[in-house]
Amino acid sequence: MAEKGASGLSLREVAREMGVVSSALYRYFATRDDLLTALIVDAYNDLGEYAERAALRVPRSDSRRRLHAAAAAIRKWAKSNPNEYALLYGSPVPGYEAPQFTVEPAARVAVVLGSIVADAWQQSSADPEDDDDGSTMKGLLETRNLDGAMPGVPEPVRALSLMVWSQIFGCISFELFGHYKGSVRNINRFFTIVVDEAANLVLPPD
Amino acid sequence: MAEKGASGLSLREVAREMGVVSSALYRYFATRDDLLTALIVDAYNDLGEYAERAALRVPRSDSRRRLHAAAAAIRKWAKSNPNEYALLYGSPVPGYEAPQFTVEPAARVAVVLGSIVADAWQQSSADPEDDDDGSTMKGLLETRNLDGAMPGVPEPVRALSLMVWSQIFGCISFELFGHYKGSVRNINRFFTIVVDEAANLVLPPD
DNA sequence: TGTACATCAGTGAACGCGCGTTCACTGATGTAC
DNA sequence: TGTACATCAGTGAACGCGCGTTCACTGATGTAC
Repeated sequence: MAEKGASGLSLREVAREMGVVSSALYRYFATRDDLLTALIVDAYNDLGEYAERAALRVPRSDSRRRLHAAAAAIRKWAKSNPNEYALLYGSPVPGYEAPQFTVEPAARVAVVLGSIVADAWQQSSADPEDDDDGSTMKGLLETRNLDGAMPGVPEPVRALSLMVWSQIFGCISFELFGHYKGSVRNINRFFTIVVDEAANLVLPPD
Repeated sequence: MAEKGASGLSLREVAREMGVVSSALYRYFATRDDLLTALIVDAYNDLGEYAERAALRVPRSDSRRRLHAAAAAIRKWAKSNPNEYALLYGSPVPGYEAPQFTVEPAARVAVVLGSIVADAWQQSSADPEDDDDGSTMKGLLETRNLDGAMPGVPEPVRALSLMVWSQIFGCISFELFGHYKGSVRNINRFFTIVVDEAANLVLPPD
């Protein structure tokens, strides 16, 4: 049962892409929303795994290059799976609310970025609590989440990681959804600079 | 003819919200896409004006507070008009391609941010060309656009303005589309910090 | 001041379409004896 | 080795619904004489 390749967010279109009649899907999914959930979980995992692999290809010591590799991989995935990307990061589907168990696969790609940042701070002698605004970052986050993924990483750094995460995805969304059209000429370099500034924000000074 | 308040991106729903039968809209719009275009232009102008007003309420000399005011206004508008926001900044509507003349209203809100940044540099004695990576920002942008809106502002600053623009909207989109759920606890403060970091990036040092 | 006519905003029925969902079915594959 | 039956993936027709769009129409408002 290959869910791959489908993406029209209409049950009938998914069936069509799988070369199957629409009612056949009801053997596997009770309802359209269940199908949607499966597609979403699948896409999150696909993206997450893709980013993980990209990060692993760069030595752990070079955090900045790792961050660039992961970000570039996310962007590449987004551009080759624009429908999936829009499903995950575009407008929410009107009637649909994602069930709780989609949270973990959704976090996967954020965890990749977070781990890179966490690694960097662990290797560094700098103390993130000393940061300019380290003190203002208390109580900013939910305590439970990301805690398992970034153990022992102080809250300011985790908060900054979330900012980097949304910066990268904000940039990719704007590119994919056409908002840079007419203003940015060299998007590749633009994106690289965005990631680099993000890295400046979030990596420890050396 | 009040277009206000409508937003279901279905012609029939727009008609319904206006208390009118669906075919009545064909007296004003030849096609559904024309209606969509009108709604989009309207929403862009509404948001743009709202941000402009917010910026004007803060003295021009205090660029950082101005940036915060504009960003907060954008976020507030987004939260009180979530459907309009998704229409403008969410997934593109499948069959629809926005006509050329939507570009100007679309740019309006970016111009607000850009002008604040431009003002700041004009008042400062610092030279943006001296910046760390000022040299790497050549040829990054389209030359025509934003030029009228930010006259005499060097390219590195204009490029940074675009990054701030997409950072702010990236953060708002993540909030509205539910991606911070379970990780960010105090979104108001989180957003403020994001804007402040963006300001650090884009405003001249004093 | 009153009648005749044009304008024009909005109505309501109808169309063909794609959607999600149901249901009785077909036909291939696997298991029991 | 061969027949009988259960399992189960997928079919195809049908449903009610909301959509975009059309078309002939109604009825109020404004203008001409």
